[in-house]
Amino acid sequence: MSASQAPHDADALDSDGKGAMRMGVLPTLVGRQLRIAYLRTFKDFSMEVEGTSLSPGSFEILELLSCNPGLSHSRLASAIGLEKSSLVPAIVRLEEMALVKRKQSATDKRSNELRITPKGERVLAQLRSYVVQRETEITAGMTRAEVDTLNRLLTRMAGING
Amino acid sequence: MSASQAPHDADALDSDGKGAMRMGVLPTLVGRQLRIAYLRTFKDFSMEVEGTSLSPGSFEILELLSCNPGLSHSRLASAIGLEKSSLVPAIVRLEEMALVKRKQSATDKRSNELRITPKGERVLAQLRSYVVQRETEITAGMTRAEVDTLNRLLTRMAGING
DNA sequence: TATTGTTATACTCTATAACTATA
DNA sequence: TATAGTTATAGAGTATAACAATA
Repeated sequence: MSASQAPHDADALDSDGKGAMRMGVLPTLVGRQLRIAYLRTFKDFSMEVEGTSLSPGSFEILELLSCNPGLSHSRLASAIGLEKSSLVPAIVRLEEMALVKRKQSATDKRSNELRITPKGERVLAQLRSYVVQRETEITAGMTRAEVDTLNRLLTRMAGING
Repeated sequence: MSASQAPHDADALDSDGKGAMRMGVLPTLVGRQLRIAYLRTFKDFSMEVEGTSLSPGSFEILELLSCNPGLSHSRLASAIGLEKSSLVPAIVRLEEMALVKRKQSATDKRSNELRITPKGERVLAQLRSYVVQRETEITAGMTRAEVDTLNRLLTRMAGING
């Protein structure tokens, strides 16, 4: 049984524009469903902390620094999959908020060791609760097995571990 | 069996930065796997046609216009989930490429009827083949049943049909 | 020579607000 | 008053290229 070779949609567009929309092949395309799911899920998902809002990307940075204290700028960038230059604005902002601090490496003076601060850890705990809540929302109506399947297939699709 | 309560990753980060990266809760988060899958899948996916490149969004516009001739600017925008103003640059570009044409509605002079041109249909056919190829790539290693499951869960997650 | 972090710059995508013509 | 399309503008996110300091 295919995802949908037959149209999902019912009626043609009326000339006055009030009919249902024909979607063509679009609903059959996994890539397109992925794109829409991503855009709808992350639209308007900013987490309010300390009077400003932090993005999913900042959450990821804080989580990685919490698990990997002393991580260098370069290694953090490659872990997240960004160019090193693209990470700078986010790091600068987190340092301004006193959630992260930079310290020149003793063994390689070119390199900075990035560490999350105690305040950063407190904020991270709060962000985790937002993230868990969002997880609950976006998987509403799915069984635990379905969530695991979805996670596994997305992981494979992105080649995250391969 | 959970997606991963135990860490996916093996070793701590060495002080010299050569160890494996600890990922914390990140690999367990469906939202995060979705984000990464989307970003990796669509990064560098531009389709070369007529000497320029067209985005997945432009493919979607052409597909919808092919299925719904005479669609208005506003209805197209809401079908795609964008603000009407956000659609303008894409439409202008498609019209410059002679893939789409606009015609003032006879019944409501404020409104434009958008139609794909014969050239647009030819380009659309080419885009479809690119898209199908990309579908094959991103679902490589999945069974047909897995692809269908993934599509169904993504669709439910985005609330696309609900 | 190569690498680390940084800056300058630009591009893509999208949003808000204001405008015009029309309803 | 309200709506359709457009314009101007701005913001987020990311990339490339070039630079200084260091390896």
